[in-house]
Amino acid sequence: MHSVLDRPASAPCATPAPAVIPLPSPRRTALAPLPLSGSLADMLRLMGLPGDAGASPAGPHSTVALPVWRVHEGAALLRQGEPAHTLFVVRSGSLKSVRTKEDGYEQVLSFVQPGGLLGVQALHGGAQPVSAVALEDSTLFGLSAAALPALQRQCPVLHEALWRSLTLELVRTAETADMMAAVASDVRLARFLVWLSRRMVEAGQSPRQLHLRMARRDIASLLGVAHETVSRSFTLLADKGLLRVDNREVEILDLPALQQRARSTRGWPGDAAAVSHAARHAAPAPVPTSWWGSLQPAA
Amino acid sequence: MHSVLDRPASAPCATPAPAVIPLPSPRRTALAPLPLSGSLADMLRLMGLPGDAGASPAGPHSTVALPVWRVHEGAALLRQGEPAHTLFVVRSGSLKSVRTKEDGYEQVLSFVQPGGLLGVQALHGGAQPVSAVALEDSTLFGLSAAALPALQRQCPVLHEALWRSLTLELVRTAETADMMAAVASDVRLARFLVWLSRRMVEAGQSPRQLHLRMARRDIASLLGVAHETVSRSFTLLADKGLLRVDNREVEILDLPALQQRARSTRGWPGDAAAVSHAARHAAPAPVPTSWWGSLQPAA
DNA sequence: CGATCGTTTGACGGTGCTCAATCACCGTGG
DNA sequence: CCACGGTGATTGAGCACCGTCAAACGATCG
Repeated sequence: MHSVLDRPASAPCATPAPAVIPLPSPRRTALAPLPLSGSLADMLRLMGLPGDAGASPAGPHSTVALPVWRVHEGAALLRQGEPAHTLFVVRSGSLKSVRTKEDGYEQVLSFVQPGGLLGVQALHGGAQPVSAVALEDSTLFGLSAAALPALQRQCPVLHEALWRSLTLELVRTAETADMMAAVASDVRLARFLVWLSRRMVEAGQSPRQLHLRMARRDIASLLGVAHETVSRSFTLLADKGLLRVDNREVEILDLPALQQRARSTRGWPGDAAAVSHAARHAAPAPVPTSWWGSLQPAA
Repeated sequence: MHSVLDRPASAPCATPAPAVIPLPSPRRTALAPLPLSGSLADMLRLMGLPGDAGASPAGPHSTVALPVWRVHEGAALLRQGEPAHTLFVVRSGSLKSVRTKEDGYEQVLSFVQPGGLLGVQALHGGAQPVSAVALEDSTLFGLSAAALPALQRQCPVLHEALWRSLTLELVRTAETADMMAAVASDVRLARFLVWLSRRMVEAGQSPRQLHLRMARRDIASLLGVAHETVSRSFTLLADKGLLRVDNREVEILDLPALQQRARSTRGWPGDAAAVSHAARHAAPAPVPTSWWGSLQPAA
């Protein structure tokens, strides 16, 4: 199985690529397909099987083997501008998805953890819109775009899982926007930490003990603030007794309070959009189950 | 034309819901299924057909009829928290996707234009993570989640198109992040306008004449600034001769200069992630293309 | 033990948020 | 017809927050 895909001539990512974007010489690409493979069933489990999938647990597909890739810390799995031909599902570790501007500024778009998708662009070809860099040594399942259609026909469960993951990814997008949208810098950080905490419980670990895999700069970029500000916000939250911070080791001491802080927004309800004047005065709803002033009562 | 769809009697946001959930009294919903239907082929064209689809242009599926929905300006197509059962493709008009916080603050996540997807959550059930409000009278194709699997099997081209749109949506996410990430407020606005301009050419219209469909507050929310700041940024760009602004009528006078302004980032390349100290000093590159320190050369 | 990089803290200045007033633009009703 | 209230857009004044610059400390690794 693995023998087939060992060293596919040149590393998929290493292909110098007729760069559309001036991406620089990758000095040493620490990316390699492992002489390992994982089962499809393992991957589906990571992706969170659709509910009805339990009905066919030991289908013939569960024994299908998939190539497993490894990236070392700091290495790029995907490079912005290079052609996309493989869809990845994170198996272990974590990566950051970054976008490089023309002037070299790097915007971190998201942190991706086990079960997360990378390289979705492969699904309909074209150049990678973003780069992906490993925050730690990580492994990923690789699904060749060319082989994908056949695989999906052959195994409907995979199709379901991919579909689900894709939409889930879209939903998570909103979370990222939430973090960047907060005004006060400590609120942004609080949201980030709450987000991380949630991901911890999803992974079956303690929601209070956080092991930050990324640098302050990365967090700063994601949140849209200066990295010094991230530091200051850390100490501020620590001073308030919500956290205990030791470099990249963070312990959440008061999760409810942290969540409370994360919830706070600058503006008034009226500041955002579409809140009608009448609603501001009349609506008593404490949990503003959305309503919108509906127009066009008559035509 | 409008005569056909005036007063569609009762609300349809309610229709599809055969008493599944107690709808929070939609006072008057200006949302209705049209007594019209569009062809599947029309929708696929809007979504940007996959390249290989041209091979089967006049397949049997091109005659399939789809229900068309209409939302009036200010009305909610989707409501955060309600069950998702329909996937929408914008046919005409435009909508905003918003997220309502517990305290009533509304975060605008994106503006959706013809060809765009709404209600993707319907693909795997659950509650709507976001609301969608029409910025103007709009029409949409509606794809029932229940019927979707069969439809896709029956018509592979639709499957392709959906897949493509989904990943495209994911890519556009990055654009939104870019806009919110810029530091200087006028840069954010410049990016937003450039983004809008690009969408105009995609729609086959002039890239310079912009008809803003959204309020300043909506823009402000999307960009993560106060709405007064949006106003100030508008006048600032106008004073510099890049724009001519008259309320929601914007004319781009100097597109290159606007793009230039949109490109500028606050910090120096060194501020973001992964740019090493050495790069700050040694790299003469005006376009300091990124690289990543690769670790773990050998395994 | 000395490099290098990441993190923290300080001081200062500027940007943008808050509060508030003004103007323009509706649709309604006197 | 023009007041009238309601809303959106623009502009101003004041001040807090945060970005910039700078330095010190800490960690990791050769």
